[in-house]
Amino acid sequence: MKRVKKKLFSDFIAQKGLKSTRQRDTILEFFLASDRHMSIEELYLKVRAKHPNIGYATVYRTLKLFAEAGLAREIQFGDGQTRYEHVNEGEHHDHLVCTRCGTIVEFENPVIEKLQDEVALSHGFLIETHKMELYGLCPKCRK
Amino acid sequence: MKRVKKKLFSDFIAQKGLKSTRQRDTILEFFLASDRHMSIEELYLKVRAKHPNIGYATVYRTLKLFAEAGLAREIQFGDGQTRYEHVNEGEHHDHLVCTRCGTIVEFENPVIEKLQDEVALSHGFLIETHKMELYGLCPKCRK
DNA sequence: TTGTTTATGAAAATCACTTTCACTGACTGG
DNA sequence: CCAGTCAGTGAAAGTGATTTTCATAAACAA
Repeated sequence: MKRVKKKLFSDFIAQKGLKSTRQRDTILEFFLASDRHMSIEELYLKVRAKHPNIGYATVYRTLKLFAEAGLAREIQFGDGQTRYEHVNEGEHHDHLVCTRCGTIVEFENPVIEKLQDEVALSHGFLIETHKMELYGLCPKCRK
Repeated sequence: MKRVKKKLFSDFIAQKGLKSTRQRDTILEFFLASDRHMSIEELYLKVRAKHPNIGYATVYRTLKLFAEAGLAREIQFGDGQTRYEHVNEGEHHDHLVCTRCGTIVEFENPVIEKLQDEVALSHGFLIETHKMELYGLCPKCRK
């Protein structure tokens, strides 16, 4: 899986006429090894722990690049932090977010997706993407 | 409808021991007369056109108050602007957002809501709220 | 290896709020 | 009705999270 993503990124870099740099490789490494929902800050801190010379701006710019390359996606959970999640070929999922502890659980539901398409169509919209988040208490926090 | 909302707000004000001011009345007036999805900036500009002496901070604080009073709700469409929409008694709806022109259409779908609850339950979550936005092209922009 | 062009890091600038603070203006008790 | 009290207001300063700038460094082509 990591191999595939790395290939995807180096192809993107090449095809765009960009340069392959040590920093980008490092950041990709850390991104691939990370949780599925990292804020820029979180990834930056992880990277900096091993590579104190890599700056925040570079992490920020590189994450944007990952999104452009199609191996990451920006998400907002309304807490004022932009997060990036991993994108896997043809996969889409939504989120359950615990309002107390911040735990994020992913889920997929084809039936809902289908209904979404129907709703959109009935309003004449052609859907490109969607976002669905359910906020509440996770099992632990319910106690 | 406006009468009801105004009553709601004045009751809230009274019950909280807050004060009724000319500014709050003015801002409520403009909010009630507005589109259903206004950013603070947009409402501020509309208000300022008629009342140049009302400041941004007051609009900002008053909108928060409307949310607390239950007649407005904060929404985020990921464009970095906080918007406020009107809240009507017992109503919940989701949004279709045009990625080209920004048009926002509201919709309700009880079947999806039910499925959301089921999904949440199957993960042990107790849902408080949810957010669902479908992004794509509106009928006009499809042409 | 050099030249050209993109990338990087540190710092400054933005953006969209949020808070502060000195001054106003609502309401309350007389 | 009138002063005192305390919440409300506006302008400006402060915040937090990016986002951009700019001088320097590092790729990669020739």
